[in-house]
Amino acid sequence: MSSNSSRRREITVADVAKAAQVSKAQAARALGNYGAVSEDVRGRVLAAAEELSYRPNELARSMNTGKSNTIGVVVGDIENPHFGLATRGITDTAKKSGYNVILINTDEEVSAEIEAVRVLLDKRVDGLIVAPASSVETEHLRHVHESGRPLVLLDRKAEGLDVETIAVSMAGISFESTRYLLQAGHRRIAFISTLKAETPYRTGMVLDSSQISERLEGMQRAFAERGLNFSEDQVRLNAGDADSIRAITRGLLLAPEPATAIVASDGLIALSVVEAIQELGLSIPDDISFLMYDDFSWTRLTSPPLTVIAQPVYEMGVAAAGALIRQIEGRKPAANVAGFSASLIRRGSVAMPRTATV
Amino acid sequence: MSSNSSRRREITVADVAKAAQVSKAQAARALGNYGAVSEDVRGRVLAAAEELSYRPNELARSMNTGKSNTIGVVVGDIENPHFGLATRGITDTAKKSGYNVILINTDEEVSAEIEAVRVLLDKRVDGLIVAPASSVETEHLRHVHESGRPLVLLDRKAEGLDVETIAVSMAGISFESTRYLLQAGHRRIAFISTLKAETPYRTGMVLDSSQISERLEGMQRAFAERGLNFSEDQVRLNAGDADSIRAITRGLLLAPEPATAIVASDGLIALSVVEAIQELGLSIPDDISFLMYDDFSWTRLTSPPLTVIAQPVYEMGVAAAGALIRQIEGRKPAANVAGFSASLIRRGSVAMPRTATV
DNA sequence: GCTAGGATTGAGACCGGACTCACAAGGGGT
DNA sequence: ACCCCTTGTGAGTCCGGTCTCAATCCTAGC
Repeated sequence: MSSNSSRRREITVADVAKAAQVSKAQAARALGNYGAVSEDVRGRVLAAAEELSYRPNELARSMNTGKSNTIGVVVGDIENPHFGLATRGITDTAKKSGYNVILINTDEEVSAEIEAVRVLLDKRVDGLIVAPASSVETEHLRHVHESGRPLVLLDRKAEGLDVETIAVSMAGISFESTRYLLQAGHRRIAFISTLKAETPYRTGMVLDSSQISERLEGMQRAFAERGLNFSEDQVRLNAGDADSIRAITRGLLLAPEPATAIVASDGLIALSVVEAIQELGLSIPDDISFLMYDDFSWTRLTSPPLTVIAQPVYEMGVAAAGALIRQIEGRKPAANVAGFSASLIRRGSVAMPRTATV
Repeated sequence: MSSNSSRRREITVADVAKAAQVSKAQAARALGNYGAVSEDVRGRVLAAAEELSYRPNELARSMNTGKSNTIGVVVGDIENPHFGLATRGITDTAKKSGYNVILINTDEEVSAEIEAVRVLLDKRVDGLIVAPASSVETEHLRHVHESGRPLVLLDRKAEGLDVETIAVSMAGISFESTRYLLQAGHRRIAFISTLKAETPYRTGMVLDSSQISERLEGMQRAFAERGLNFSEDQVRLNAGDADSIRAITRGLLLAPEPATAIVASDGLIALSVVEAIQELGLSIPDDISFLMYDDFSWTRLTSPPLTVIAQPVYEMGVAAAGALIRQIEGRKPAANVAGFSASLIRRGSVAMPRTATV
């Protein structure tokens, strides 16, 4: 019977209509479940559809409903567990509301991000979630927003862009954790980030990432609170790949006045930093204290377990998708999203420096 | 000038044509870069398009070219770094050839997988990459294949389905690593897997995952080689979440005759197993030897670093996408894909058991 | 028995591009 | 000067659905 299904041209409403001996319009109504259709016709159409194993062409449907039930997600790197987890939160939420997700990686390149946004817009996604590679170059995002396409930012703010943004406010937690390190007696506290920059860090420098700016601001505030000088040369940017991170770590630890504590800006950096420390034969926390952003499971397995700044990454993904879908469906922007906050989880990787000056 | 762009209805070729004072057909030719168009017309059209900031509607384009330049990827869980990395390989490769990726998570549920495949087919993706939740329930995959849509399987084979499959052959490496454990003197070697099963494992049982079947087969072969009995009760399935993994681990180690070595079937399991071992106050490898599948960076950071079975996950993602795109574009199926193979990386987590019987 | 009004139904427009076809204009060959 | 062929161009169809609109049924109300 149904052996001659598939193969070559796909089955369309017209085929089903013919088989059920009704007009295309009626078949479409029965299949699409709209308009008025008699029981008799509905039955014949559905039977014919079943028999021919008809499947609607979502492309065609999207085309004249103007809805694709697809959202675009643009992140820096899914390989990074931070984004992996956030993406999971997004896809879970999207699926619940009947949306699919097109995922694009940018490798934190603004040019790739611009291209990604363009492609997604061309595909007529219903909305976009973007973790902006830059908080400064945001023309393309402004363009999306102004064109009326729903847009939600994740993780980082975009300068002067009035767009719903799901991110942890970093200044506070950075202040708190720096204060914690200072209290333990640390003075040379290094901060390592992937952020690309042409020149070494200097206070007041405009950074591409609102996250990093806030973190550094928090650190500076903590130093200031104690009347201490924050040394800019302990801030190391451009920690792009494992090799450069290793080099940076070695530089920090083999200097005449070595850092006594290192703060890793994300899980990928942390991995390489800890590895480099081990290679140097140094011990955490006896020789060097260590603190990192993001609480991944493996941080509990090292000896000692690592002190981390935990962010509700999954929940943020959920919130981002929720906010976006709300915008898409034109509902009001959720009463109170109650900003997300990070927390310092003290495990064993921070101790007093050898040359304590408490 | 261009202030009245966007807002409401999108700009179409017709609009551009009108602005450039040419026919829709000519405008389409100029924009689509096909057919014959005079320099004069081309210039006017492109200028008008620029002015109106025209963007083609990919949906419409896909509709009558029959190509969406999109591939569907169906995996068990992106949050699992194994899939995260594979996905990265897929998206990187897809992007290079101009394809986008729609990602769907199944949580290893066959029903979700069936639904995912249906949705992607409805969206008329150009091809599918699926990491099948089950090697047995594969009707939906057979259906995809028979309908002529390009399909590539990742990680796991599908029983009796003649579809290009990118996976590591597990029997060999499992045999090798089990032999390694046996040589070290282990006899009670536990194997923990996420795989769902109604009943406890028994030899010969039909398993849902070709990967796990092969691994167990390899283990049994190694035991047989020495004339030893492989005890089925050391195989623990249903290690779905952290709690059950912890329970399983405790059960294994607190038994009257505790396991002397544990093999974790993936990185997520490994995390919880190691944690449970630490909780019990036991030490690796003095009290219990440990071996795991997948070589993640963090496995080098524990003390001791963990012995792992490394799989070229990223490369497999690249290969899967490459194979799929080759199929889509109707080129021949790549000379020799030379099966991928895993390798045992001996670090420090395997030692002789306390009660060595070498 | 006749008719108003809601339920059904079919024809065809439309979404936004790609592409076919018929035709006009310009150039080269002889 | 005439014919053939190569561009260049516009009208219109098609892809596979959704949706409008007018025509046709059917049945209750009088």
